[in-house]
Amino acid sequence: MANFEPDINHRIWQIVATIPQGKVATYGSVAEKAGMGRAARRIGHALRDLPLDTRIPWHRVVNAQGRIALPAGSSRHQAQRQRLEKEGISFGRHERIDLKQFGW
DNA sequence: TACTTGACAGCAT
DNA sequence: AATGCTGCCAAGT
Repeated sequence: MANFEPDINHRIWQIVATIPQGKVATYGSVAEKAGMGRAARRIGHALRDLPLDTRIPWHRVVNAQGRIALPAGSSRHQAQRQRLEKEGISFGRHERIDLKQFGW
């Protein structure tokens, strides 16, 4: 059968929704938990497809280097950073989050 | 239809 | 530490 993405997106969103407040997960770990192996790239697409008013905590997903993947300066980037800091997550040198401390 | 790009990651050099 | 290559998958050109 043909893989319909809406199902995949749902699976991904469900995983993202389980990330505890004050913690962050990486694209790779979300992909793995979703049973998608190394398809980290697919995660980005799923998050991109989220509606603006979603309650899914998409901001808790960062790249493997602990940095926000969105283009610096974009409104989404700023929104993500603001929400993370509001949850107690701090950014260190070079806008990086310490995954040893805040990683899920 | 083929090639490129993109909210990425892991390994080799 | 920095680059390059490969895996993965959808969407744009």
